[in-house]
Amino acid sequence: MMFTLSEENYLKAIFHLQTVSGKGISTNAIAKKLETKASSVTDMIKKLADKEVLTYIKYQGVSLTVLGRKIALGVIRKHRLWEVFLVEKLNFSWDEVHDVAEQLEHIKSTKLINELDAFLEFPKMDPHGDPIPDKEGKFQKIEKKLLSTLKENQLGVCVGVNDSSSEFLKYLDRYQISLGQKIRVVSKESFYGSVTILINNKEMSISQKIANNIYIQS
Amino acid sequence: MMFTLSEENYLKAIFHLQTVSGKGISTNAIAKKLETKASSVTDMIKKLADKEVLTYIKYQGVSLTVLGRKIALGVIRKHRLWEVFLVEKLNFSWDEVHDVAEQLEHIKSTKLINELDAFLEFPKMDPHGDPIPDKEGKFQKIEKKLLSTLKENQLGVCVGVNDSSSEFLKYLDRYQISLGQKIRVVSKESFYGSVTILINNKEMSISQKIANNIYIQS
DNA sequence: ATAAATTTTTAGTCAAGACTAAAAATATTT
DNA sequence: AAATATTTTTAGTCTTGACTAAAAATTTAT
Repeated sequence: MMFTLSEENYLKAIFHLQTVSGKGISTNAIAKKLETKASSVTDMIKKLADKEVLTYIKYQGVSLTVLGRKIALGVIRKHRLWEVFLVEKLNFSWDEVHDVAEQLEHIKSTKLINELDAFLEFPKMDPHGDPIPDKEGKFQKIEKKLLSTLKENQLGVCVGVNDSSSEFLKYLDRYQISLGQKIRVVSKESFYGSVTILINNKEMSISQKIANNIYIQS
Repeated sequence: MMFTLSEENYLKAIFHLQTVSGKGISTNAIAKKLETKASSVTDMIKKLADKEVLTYIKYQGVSLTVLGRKIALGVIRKHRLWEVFLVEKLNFSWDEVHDVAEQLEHIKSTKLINELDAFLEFPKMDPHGDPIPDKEGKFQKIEKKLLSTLKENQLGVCVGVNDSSSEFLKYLDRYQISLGQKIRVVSKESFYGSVTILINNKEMSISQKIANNIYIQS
């Protein structure tokens, strides 16, 4: 069974929505995520239901079948492996990878993706700190927390960012915050929420907004 | 100006036909190359003429404009760079690369392809011995000849193959013929056309058919 | 519990890119 | 030069994936 680019994008979108909400995914939610219209979504989910990658009851939204989930994870695996490749081998920065990875994730070749995986030495997470599913679609749920949730004197390693806009990444550069960087929380200002952190033995203060956009692993 | 996957494939096909025949390219020739119907070709070349990537006079075939040629060369550049990547970094063999490169050549990102070029250390030719155009579309016409055209006692280096079927490559493996392999012609059998060659100080005889499928550079 | 608002589906269109069948133009024979 | 064959184009259709507008179902509010 072969899936078109559009079909793969629907499956991926539904998978992402499903991991957040648990329940049946509404037509509107899918339309919003894919920046399309609800009527287009209805058309497509009928088609996907015929292909048995999701179950669909009129007016009650959809949920992926085991097969659908497998396909979605395959696309996500490809997306994240390509992101690693772009950042580690081709000098892309975090914010530049997304559009290109959206294209590369649809290339069809089992050998290609498994060899790429090996070439990258089987990375466990992508440059945003998200886990990369293996061949079988299994992946470890990495418990990544926001920097803002760390308590005083706790230590963590930067594993990703939430906002990956170009401005934000430049900001991080100035503060010497990058993937793998060790960060210790020195103190937290309760009212304004700003956080004083220690990086490379230098103390600095970052706003709560910034701290809410940095993922940390303990 | 943006080009679809189909449009790019037409431009590439016309470019290839043009380098062989010189003249205006016929509708039928394009149809044959792209394994489609002449009527479909007529539709598409009208569209491409509107986009000013080719000139078209009814019943007299087409020829690429400067812009059209540039776009075709861009696609070919991507195709061949990806082929190098697949063979050199991901353990693909010569015959496995084509289908995947056909997909990868349509990925849109200037940064991607230029970084890939740098990552591969600006290769001048692909695994089949075809030249890779640079950013500006310039490439050296490598004069590659068929092994069968070498005269007795002449020496050459294998730079590619014509037939890249899996069986043929296995055959070459057995004979220790690979890219970069030095080959000296010892003698030629005039009637049957078979060639006796010297590889790694070992003499062997190959049929004319085989010699017609191996490209050599002097 | 009924009215109002929202969500979802249906029905009908549209563009891209391919197709078939038939018409028109060009080439080749005789 | 006419007849035949081939090539190319036109006209009309199909599929995919999207769209608008309107109808139907479901939720929310009064």
